[in-house]
Amino acid sequence: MSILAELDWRGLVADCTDRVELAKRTASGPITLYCGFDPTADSLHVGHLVGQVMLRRFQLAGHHPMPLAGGATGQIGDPSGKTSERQLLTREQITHNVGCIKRQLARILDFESKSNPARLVDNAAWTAQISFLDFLRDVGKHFSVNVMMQKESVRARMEDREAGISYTEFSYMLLQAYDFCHLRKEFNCQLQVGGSDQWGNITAGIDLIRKKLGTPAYGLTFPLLTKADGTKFGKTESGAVWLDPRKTSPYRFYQFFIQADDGKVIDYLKMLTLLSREEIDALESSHQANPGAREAHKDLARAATTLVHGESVTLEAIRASEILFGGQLEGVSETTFNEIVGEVPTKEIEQAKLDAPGLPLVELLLHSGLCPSKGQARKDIEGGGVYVNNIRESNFQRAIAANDFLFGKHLLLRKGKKNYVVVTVKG
RNA sequence: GGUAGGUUACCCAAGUGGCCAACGGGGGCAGACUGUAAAUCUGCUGGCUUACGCCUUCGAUGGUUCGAAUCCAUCACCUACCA
Repeated sequence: MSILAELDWRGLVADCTDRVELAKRTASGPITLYCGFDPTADSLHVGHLVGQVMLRRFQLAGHHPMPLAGGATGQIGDPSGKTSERQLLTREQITHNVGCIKRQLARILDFESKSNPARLVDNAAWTAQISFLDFLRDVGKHFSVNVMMQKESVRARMEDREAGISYTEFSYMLLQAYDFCHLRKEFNCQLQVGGSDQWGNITAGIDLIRKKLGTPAYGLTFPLLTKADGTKFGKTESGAVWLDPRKTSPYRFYQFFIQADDGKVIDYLKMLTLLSREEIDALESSHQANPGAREAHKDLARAATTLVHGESVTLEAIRASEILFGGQLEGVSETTFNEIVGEVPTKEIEQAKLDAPGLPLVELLLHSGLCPSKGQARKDIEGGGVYVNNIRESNFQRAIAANDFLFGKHLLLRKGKKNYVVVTVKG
């Protein structure tokens, strides 16, 4: 199966320039392609995973992938898909963020390959020192404002009189177009891939390449991941699902996929994992035959977590999940229990607080972060949503004392069906 | 610059002197049913309080009043029409 045919099957082609030519080009030999990631935060999140894995797919097919960190573009802010002007990040933040995401971009792909190693680039390298006048003369001259205003990202903001768009963000597409042009010239990079919101920026680059270099270049976009209700993928109430284990623990990351909607599991498997068509087809059948077994969910979560966090960490997350959701908590051994400590969110508490009357459960819920306020904690308890060591506790005046702790040091707090926190006694 | 209208809790949106912590919808959280899914039904959704209440909130600041989200003044921002 050709790379393009595979992408089609996976539902990863939202739009594509000159499909026929691109098919010929990819079939005739290795092509160099890039995908950009702007340092808008100190970590990438699951939404960025599609692009990263996309590069990996091309690499596995023998092509040359280049992940790009947007050290320059990140200073401007991409208006694509944004309904309002964004706050500029400080230079310190950008520098910090670029450092963080570069480490993440250095995963998943193979940088050691003899034949087609991945190469990490940063657009600050070629953009930072160019002067404003040079940029206007060399790049800006090739763009018609009339055309720029037709682009969805700009038009949407121009039509929204309340939001508007600054000159800074308006200029974003020129920078990205310049990147593509530069990479085309320096690395013979002929293809840019990105989310469907990047279409306008990508075609701007292709136009610039044609005008300045007189050579062809291609663009390919993939659909943005969505949830079943059409809202953004990877955003939970408590925030994004990050790739950085310090921001989203591997256990939570794994759980995020386990809890995916039935109707989306197969889509996610296709778009986010490197599982083969045969494997995914088999999972689709077993999922349809017996959705309650959630085989597809488990393989999805396992594959995605392994991709990001590695095999051994993933196995720990799976083990912790089995303990918490496998009904194995009755008479659990200390060794087994220790497997979930640190996997699920874990909070420490001082021994002294457990003296005498004990610590009100309400305060412990607040301390653990399970409840946002004491009043809410009380309501949750009264509503039957709180469990101490997996036993429902409906008395909101309940105090927690030292003898509530398993093995003398751990307490398992639970709110609702799937929110666990381990409280551990300190010293 | 002129005139008119607007600014309410996470979002939308009622409320135009006391019955307002503020209708309704969405979202979120919890319960029931399930499969750690979806749909559905129920409850909760400013903070503190072992509930009698107390405190903070309706763009900002002052004022009128026994009493203001509601009236007045000034300021800020937004929208529309006019210049």
